[in-house]
Amino acid sequence: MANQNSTFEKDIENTVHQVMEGTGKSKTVKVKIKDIAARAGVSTGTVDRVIHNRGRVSDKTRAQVLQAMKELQYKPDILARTLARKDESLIRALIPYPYQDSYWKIVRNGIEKGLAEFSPYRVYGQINFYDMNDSLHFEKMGDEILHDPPDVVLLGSEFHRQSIDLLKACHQHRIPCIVLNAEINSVPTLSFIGINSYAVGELAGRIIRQTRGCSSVLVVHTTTNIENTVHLKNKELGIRSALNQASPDFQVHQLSIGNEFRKKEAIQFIAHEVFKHGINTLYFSTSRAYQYAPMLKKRFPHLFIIGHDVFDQHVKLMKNGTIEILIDQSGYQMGYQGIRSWAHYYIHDRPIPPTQYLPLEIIYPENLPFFALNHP
Amino acid sequence: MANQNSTFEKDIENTVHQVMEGTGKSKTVKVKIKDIAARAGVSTGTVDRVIHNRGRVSDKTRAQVLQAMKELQYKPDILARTLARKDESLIRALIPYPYQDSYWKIVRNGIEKGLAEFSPYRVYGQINFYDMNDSLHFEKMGDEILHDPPDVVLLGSEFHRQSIDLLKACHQHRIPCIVLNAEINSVPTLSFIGINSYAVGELAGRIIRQTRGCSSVLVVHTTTNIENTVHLKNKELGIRSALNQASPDFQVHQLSIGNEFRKKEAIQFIAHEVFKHGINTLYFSTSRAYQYAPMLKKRFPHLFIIGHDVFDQHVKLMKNGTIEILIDQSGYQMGYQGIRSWAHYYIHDRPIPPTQYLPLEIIYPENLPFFALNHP
DNA sequence: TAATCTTGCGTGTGCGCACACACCCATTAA
DNA sequence: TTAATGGGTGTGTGCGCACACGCAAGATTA
Repeated sequence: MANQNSTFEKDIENTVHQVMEGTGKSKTVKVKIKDIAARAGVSTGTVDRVIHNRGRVSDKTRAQVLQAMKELQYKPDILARTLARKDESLIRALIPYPYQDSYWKIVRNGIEKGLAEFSPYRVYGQINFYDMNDSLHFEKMGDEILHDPPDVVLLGSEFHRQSIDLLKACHQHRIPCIVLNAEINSVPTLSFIGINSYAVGELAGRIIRQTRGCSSVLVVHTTTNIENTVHLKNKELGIRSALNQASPDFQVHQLSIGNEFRKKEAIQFIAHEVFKHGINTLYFSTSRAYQYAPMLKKRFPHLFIIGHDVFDQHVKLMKNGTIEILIDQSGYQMGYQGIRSWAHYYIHDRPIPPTQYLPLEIIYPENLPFFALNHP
Repeated sequence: MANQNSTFEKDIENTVHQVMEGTGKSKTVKVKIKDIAARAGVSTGTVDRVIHNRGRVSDKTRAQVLQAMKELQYKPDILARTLARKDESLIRALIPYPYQDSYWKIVRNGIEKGLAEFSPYRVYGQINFYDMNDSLHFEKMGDEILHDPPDVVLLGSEFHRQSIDLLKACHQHRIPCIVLNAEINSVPTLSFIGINSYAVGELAGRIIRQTRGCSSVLVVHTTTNIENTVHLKNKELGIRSALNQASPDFQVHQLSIGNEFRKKEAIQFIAHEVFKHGINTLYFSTSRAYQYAPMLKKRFPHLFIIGHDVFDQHVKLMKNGTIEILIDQSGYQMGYQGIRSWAHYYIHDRPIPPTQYLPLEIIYPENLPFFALNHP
């Protein structure tokens, strides 16, 4: 019956112990402010002052109240607290236009979901969009936020340099910022939420290594200025590290497709590279595989294509065999978690971790249907 | 700037529309019961009667109230509602002893997390455990639950036949049941939450196909009675379907290791099969790869080992290269979602979907660290 | 016709907390 | 001495809702 591996013996004991404890119902008696007041020999108003650090309380009284709270293990009733409180918290999010990139559409859904979930808790939000092909527009929207500052900014970062500028400005104005998508370490921020882009590259590399034997890989970035899109560059570094170091059998090439090209031109560029280097594996570092994969696969049926993120177009292309593997970057989770982090801070005083890496999900046709169910 | 694929034109318009709408804050004016009462020309007590279908209200008055609610788009304040309500909801979970299987330890964590999250909402729970190697003990614990029935039962199913019996009894006693882990269709239940076991098999098959070229696979079940553990049998069927149909290059063998064997004996059995059939790929259908993988890998270094679920032991074995791939079955999510489903039904009257398939996560060393962060 | 019961509805209280206000007492300044 | 300060504390109200109670009619029975 019991696990025979003696290494886990201690583990077993612990668990059994918890089992016995856990047999009781997980419900506990409510300790109210009144109880604390009585115990400390003061009024509820004084307890309130201690809890919220407002008004003046003598050191002696404060100590008594604190002691009573500790002894009775006081846990505030969040529902009652929220019902009674009069202030509120405003979040302003700044992300690219959802229609410019399906990825950001998903992120936005996550944000909306979070806002809906926490609005009963007096956490409200407003989502602003910027043109991800126009850094000036980003700067303009940033200024707008600075002129009507919220309690926290949720920044969906794409332009590296400009994002840093905005974060600096926020820092000066004492507006806390949560950064989504692309990690920025040169400016102090409240939190970063997103994937580890270098690790994504490594993961893609691992998959290619395991599934393709030797191969020649083309990394396609769909961005005008790859040097100002650091998270994409990192993915490339990751994939290079995973493949080059593994064996000389693997070759990695790179191509950036700026916005100045039309779709047809872009495909021509890619096709040219494929032909020139004998590419047999295509990795799109952004979520835009769906724009190029169909035509390329038709022209080069042997291509093994890896894309990012699960949404309608990619689901279709995976089902019909155009795309072999998708690596989802948890965009929905990213948006949701951004709101949630702040909300929990506001509601429960829960500290926000400075870095919140999200999972990297590998999607094949077989686990696709179960995955997609997760972000409606 | 805009997506040039005309197929998505409509999509774009919609999104832009939402963008403009979304510019406003996501906060709305609160409609209270008082407002409805005033509008319908009745008292708040009557509105209450209509909302909760209690007491008596004349058809005419009821219609007026309903109309007012509709016109004002009344949304109850969940916080105030929960604060004021006097009843509560009790969940009883019945799952295997956590120390018998790390998987169930994770599931239990998810349950505990759910209970902690929803206890402010007057949803309470009690977790009971059964011996997963002793179906009589399961029956005994089932009886205990029937003698002190909760509002809902959360059943972590392992013994197929005995689970059906318990569900039938619950059905007769009008106790709703949420089934975790192994899908059971022959008895009406409130909901099933878990993975699609056949799909897991197919997924494992796909991965083997793509990563191994031709190979000889051994499916190892760690259960005494494989015929009474239908979800494991289904995994095997899935993997057979994926591999046999694909090409004659793949061979699938099977081995069940009952509890009557000691660990050393069991490893002897597996080793014998490996030797006999020239096995080069090992797939463990349960979460017990960690018990056998280390010794087997030492003896047969060429073995490609696939296991299930992420927890301490497996993390270690993946990091040191003993296990190549893990497929996580979202056990934490399963437990959490079980509590959450019922809680949301109790709190928001949200209907519970009859089938809730969970995602299948493919874990390599590269995405392992980001995954593990998700269930503390 | 009075005594009950039924139907339909209004009123009041409290859930646990935040927050505004009023108050008292000891200093200090005028 | 009085007035003005300010530190320290208690009281009251309301957040939005559920639920118990109570009250007035009409319907039914004795």
